[in-house]
Amino acid sequence: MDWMLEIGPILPETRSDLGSLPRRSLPRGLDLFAPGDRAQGFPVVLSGRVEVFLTGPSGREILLYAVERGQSCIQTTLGLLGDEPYTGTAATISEAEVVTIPKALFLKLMDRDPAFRGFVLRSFGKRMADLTRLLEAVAFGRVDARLAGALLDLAEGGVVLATQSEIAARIGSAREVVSRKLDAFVKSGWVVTDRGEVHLRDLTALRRSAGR
Amino acid sequence: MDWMLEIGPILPETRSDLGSLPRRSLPRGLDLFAPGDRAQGFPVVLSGRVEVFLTGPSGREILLYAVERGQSCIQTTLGLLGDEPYTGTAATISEAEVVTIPKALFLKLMDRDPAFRGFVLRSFGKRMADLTRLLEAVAFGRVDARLAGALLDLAEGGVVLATQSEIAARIGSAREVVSRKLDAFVKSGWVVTDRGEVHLRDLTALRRSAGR
DNA sequence: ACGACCCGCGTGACATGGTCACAGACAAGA
DNA sequence: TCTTGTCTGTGACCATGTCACGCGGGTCGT
Repeated sequence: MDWMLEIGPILPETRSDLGSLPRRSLPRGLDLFAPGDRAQGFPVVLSGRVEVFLTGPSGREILLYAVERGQSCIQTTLGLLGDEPYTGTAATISEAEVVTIPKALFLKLMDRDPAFRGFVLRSFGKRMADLTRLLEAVAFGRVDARLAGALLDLAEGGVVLATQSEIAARIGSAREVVSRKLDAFVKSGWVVTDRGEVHLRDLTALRRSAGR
Repeated sequence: MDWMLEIGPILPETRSDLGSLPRRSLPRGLDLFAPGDRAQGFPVVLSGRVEVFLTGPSGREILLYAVERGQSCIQTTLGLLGDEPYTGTAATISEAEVVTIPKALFLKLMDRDPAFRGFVLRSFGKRMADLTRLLEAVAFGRVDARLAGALLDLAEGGVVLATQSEIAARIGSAREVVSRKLDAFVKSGWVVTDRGEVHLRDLTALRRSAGR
């Protein structure tokens, strides 16, 4: 269970530096960062899942991306390097363990360890690609597709445990719209709904609607 | 006229490596990259302006960001580090000079020169922040605000020289919508329009509409 | 058990924005 | 002048977001 393997073939010094950092255990549902916060370091998720949301003036939200084992919440790091303020909200959606690499150590590792550098750059690249894909879906795609995709992503054993509000936040839409689209999915026989849950009945149709 | 100053206090070796690279002069209106292209190197714009657009399936476009003197088209670089394919279209909108740092040299400089690393990371950070802002505007904002912002950005001496189609592409909307919104702006006395040009008459109102 | 309350959900009415179809106005050439 | 292509305006329709409201099922205190 060595999370550092996710980084790559790091130097022994890097390994020992990282090994001495404290691991923080976080409960589910904790807000890690709020808009305007200043990053104190470079956070890496060891276990569990952290989701980063963008919130609009009207209160509507949209999921930017999720951070899982061995990944870093890159956005937080923008504040370490430039002076971009933090614009999203990060929250644990399961119990999670996190290590925060302090700014000084982060910069030292960036100087010293090519594998660590590669890890950071790959993280940046992955997030940039995620954001671009999301932008494309929001700017040019239909709600149907995003909804179907979210259902597929959220399903565990063919069942999604989430309220319509939660689903709406995830896809950047409004609860009422989710209600109507879900109703259409039900009428098509693709899903069955109940209070707080959606049972998927036609994965093929959902995948087609999601465009994958 | 030393573009390397924009990078920061780079090492003498870096300076000489970069100085020996050929500068390419590009005419206005050239497509530098198309979706699916593989990046051959890390491009830096020395003069002029390069704009990166995202194109949707329906043909609608949206401006992701612009690259100007001393900045890098970071997105192209994702392909250098990970294996993300290129998703946007980059085009020169003025005459431009560009230097492309070959992959091997790029990696060498990343290893060797802290100032160069800082430059690359800041570029990433800036683009991430740009993309996040854009996503917020598209997901939660109104077309009015994006249109007003685009007019302010495009204006030179109080006049915007662009067709409605071009403006629409810039803000990720449709030409017809731009036509109607511009009409509303005219009726409000904020602008005066003519074929291919928009004359700004009330900057205060436009700034307020743009939210800045 | 009863009632007050919150929460998740459904729904109608309306405003905004994207799509389609089409027509008129203007500019550059043959 | 005539032709052709580009830019623009507009009506109709659909998709989506917003607002307002009601319904029903839980929970909690009395």
